[in-house]
Amino acid sequence: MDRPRKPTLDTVAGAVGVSRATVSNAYNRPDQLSAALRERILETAASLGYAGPDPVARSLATRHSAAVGFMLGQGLSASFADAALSIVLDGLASTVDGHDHCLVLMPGKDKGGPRPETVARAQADVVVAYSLPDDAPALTAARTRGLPMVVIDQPVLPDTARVEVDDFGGARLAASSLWASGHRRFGVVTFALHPDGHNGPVTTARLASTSFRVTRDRLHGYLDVTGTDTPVWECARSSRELGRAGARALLSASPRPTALLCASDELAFGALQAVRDLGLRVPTDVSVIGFDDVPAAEHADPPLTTVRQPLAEKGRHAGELALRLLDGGRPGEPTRLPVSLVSRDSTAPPK
Amino acid sequence: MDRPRKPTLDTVAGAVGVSRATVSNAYNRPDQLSAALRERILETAASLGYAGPDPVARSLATRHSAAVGFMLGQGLSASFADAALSIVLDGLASTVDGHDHCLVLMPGKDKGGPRPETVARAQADVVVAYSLPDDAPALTAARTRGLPMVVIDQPVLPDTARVEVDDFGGARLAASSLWASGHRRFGVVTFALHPDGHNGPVTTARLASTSFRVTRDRLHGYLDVTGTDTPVWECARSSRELGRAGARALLSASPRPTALLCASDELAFGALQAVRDLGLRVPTDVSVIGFDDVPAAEHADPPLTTVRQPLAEKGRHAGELALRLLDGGRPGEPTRLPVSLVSRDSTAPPK
DNA sequence: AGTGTGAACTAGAGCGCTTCAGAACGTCCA
DNA sequence: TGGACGTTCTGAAGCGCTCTAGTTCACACT
Repeated sequence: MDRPRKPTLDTVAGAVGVSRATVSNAYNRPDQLSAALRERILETAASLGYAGPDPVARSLATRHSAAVGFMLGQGLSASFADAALSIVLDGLASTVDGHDHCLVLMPGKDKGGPRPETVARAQADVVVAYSLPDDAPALTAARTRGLPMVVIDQPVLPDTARVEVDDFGGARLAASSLWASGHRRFGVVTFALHPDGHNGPVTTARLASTSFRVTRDRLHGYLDVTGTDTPVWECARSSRELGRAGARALLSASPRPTALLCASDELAFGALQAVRDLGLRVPTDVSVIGFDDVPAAEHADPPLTTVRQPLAEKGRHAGELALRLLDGGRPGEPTRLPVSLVSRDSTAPPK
Repeated sequence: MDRPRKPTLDTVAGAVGVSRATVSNAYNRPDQLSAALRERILETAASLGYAGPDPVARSLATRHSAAVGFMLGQGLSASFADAALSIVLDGLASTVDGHDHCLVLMPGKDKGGPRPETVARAQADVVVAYSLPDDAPALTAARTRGLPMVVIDQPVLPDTARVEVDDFGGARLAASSLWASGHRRFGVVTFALHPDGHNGPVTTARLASTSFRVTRDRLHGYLDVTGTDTPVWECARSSRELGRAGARALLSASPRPTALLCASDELAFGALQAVRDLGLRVPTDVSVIGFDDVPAAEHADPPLTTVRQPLAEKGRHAGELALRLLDGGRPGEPTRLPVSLVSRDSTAPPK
C-alpha cells in the first residue's frame, strides 16, 4: 500500500534537470524561459503525473488564496428555495470564477449565519456577506481575521465595501401605487425579522428590534404608507408554502384586506395561491404585490406586480468589489442599485 | 499606509515568552500545556488581534485543507432553479460543515462542468461530482490531481466512491403504473441529454449518445415501457418554464398523448401548467408524472404523482463518504438508495 | 542520594511553493 | 575589443504553521 509520493515541483525539476524556480516559471511566467524548455518541462510534468503547483503551497507563498468566501444567513436549501438569492449568487460566482477564483460557501446554521469557527478556518482572502442578521458572529469572526469584506444589503461596517438597493424606497413605491388606486385595507407578508424560526403575527416589539436590514427596510417602506397598525405576518423563510399560509391567515381577518404586500416574490406566489384557496380572485378581490422581480414573476398566474431589483447585477457587482478588495483596492462608496415598480396583472383598484 | 503586519504564531509566542510550538498547541492540543498558560496565550493573542492559526499555512503543514469541493454541471442559478439539487447540496453542506469542513463550490460553465483550471486550483482535498457529463474535463482534472472523489449519480470511475439511485428502475416503475392503468400514448419531457443548450425534439442519434447518466437512465426507463418511438422533448435545463414549453409542444401532436412522463418534478410542474394552458385537465385529459418528489410536488395543483428519491439523504451520504475518504478510507461499494412511486392526483386511467 | 515517571515545554526540520537578486552567456554596437 | 544590455536560468530565503523527538523539571518512591 506504499503509494508513490505525489510529485512536486522538485520532482519535475530533478527529472528535467533544471532548478525548481524554472519549473515554477514554466507555470506562472512563461515569458521567463524559452518556449522549448517550457515545453519540455510541461511534458515531463505530464508524464510524471504532476498536475501543476499545489494550490495550498502556492497560496502560502503568494499570500492569497484565489478564493472568495460567501457567508449566508441560512441553510442552502432554504436559501435556494429563494430564486432571488440564487440569481445573486450566480452573478457572484460567474464574476469570481471568470477571474479564476473559487467560491467558498459558508451556509448559515441555526442562529443566523455561519459559525465563527467555520469562518476562522475558511481559506478565502475576502468574504461576501449576504442576508446575515446585523449582529451575526460570523461578521465579527471575519473582521478579527482582518479579511476584507463586502456586504450585500447589510448595514455599513467600517472599512467594508457594500452594495445595496433601496429597499425602503422600493417598498414605499409599491405600497403607494396601491394606496393611490384606492386601497385602504392592507396585509403584509414578510420573511424573517429574527433568525429564530418564528412564524406568525408580528408584535410591535419584535418589529422594533428587527435584526435583518432588508426585512426592516421593506417593512418600514410598506408600513410608512399603510400605517403602523397594518397586520404583519412573519414567515421564517422566504418560501411559497409559508407565504401561502401567512396570506391565508391575513385574508381570514374581517374586514378582509384588499391588498397583500409581500416582502418577496416567493412569498407573493404563495399569497396568489392562498387567494385561490379561499375561492377569491386576484386582482378582483385581492391585489397582491411582490418584491424582487424574479423571472417566475412574469409567468405567475396572474403575472405578478412587483418591485424589480437588478439581482444578477447585484451579485456581479459584489463579485467585482470583492476582486477589487483582493487587489488591495479601497472599499469606496457603497453602490446603490436602482429599484423600480413593474406593474403586471396582480394589482388593480379595489372593488 | 504602512498597516502593521498581521500577527503570526511567532508574534504571539514572542509576546508571551514561549515557543511557537506551545502557541500552536494552545490552539490545537489544549491537553499539551497547562490550562493557565493556555489561557494566558489566548488572552495575549486576542489583545494582539491574532485570530488563530492561518488556515493556509496550517493546511500546508498538515497536508489537508478541511474543505470539500463540489463540482457542478451547470451554473448556480440554473442548478438551484432545481429544488432537487438544492436539497442534495444542503444535505452535503450540513454534513460537511458539521465536521468543520468548508464547501468549495465549482459551478459549471458552458460546456458541462467547471473548467479544469478551476479544479486544478481549488483548495480542497476531496471532491464531489454531481450531474456532470460523463466525459467532463473537470473529472479528469480532479483525477490527475489525485484528489479522492465521490460521484453522485454518475458512472463508476476506478477508485471513486459513489452514491446513486436506481433511476432506470424508478422511471420504469412510473411508466409501468401508467401503462398498467391503460395509457398507450405517451410523451416524455426530459432535461439535457448533452451540455449544449439544446431545446426540442430528440433524435435517435442524440439519444444514443446521451452524455448524462441520469438522463440516460430515466429516459431508458420510460422508453423501456412506452416504446422507443415515444416522442421525447429535451429541455436544456430542468426548469418549470422549459418544461411548460416542452409539454405544450408534445400535447399539440395528434393524436394527443394521454400521459406525460417528466424527468424531474420541476419539468412536471411546467407540464401541469401546459395542460392548463391548453384548456385541458389533469388527470382527466392528461396524466402527468414527475421524478424526485421535491417538497413542492405534494402541494402542486393537482398534487403530483412522482418517483421519490431520498434527496437529503443522498447529499448527506455523499458528505459522509467524502469525509471518510478524507480520513484515508477506501471508496468501498457504491451505495444505492431506494426509489419508490408516490401516487398522488396527477395521474389516472385514460378516458 | 539515586532512579523512574509524567507533565510541560522546545528545537528544528519540514510542508511545496514563489520570488528576488544575481550568475552565465550571448549579442550588438561603438 | 569591450562594455552595455537582454535573455535565460539558478540559489536561497522565506510564507506561517505542525509535529516528532527531544529536554527540563518537579515529584515520588526506594
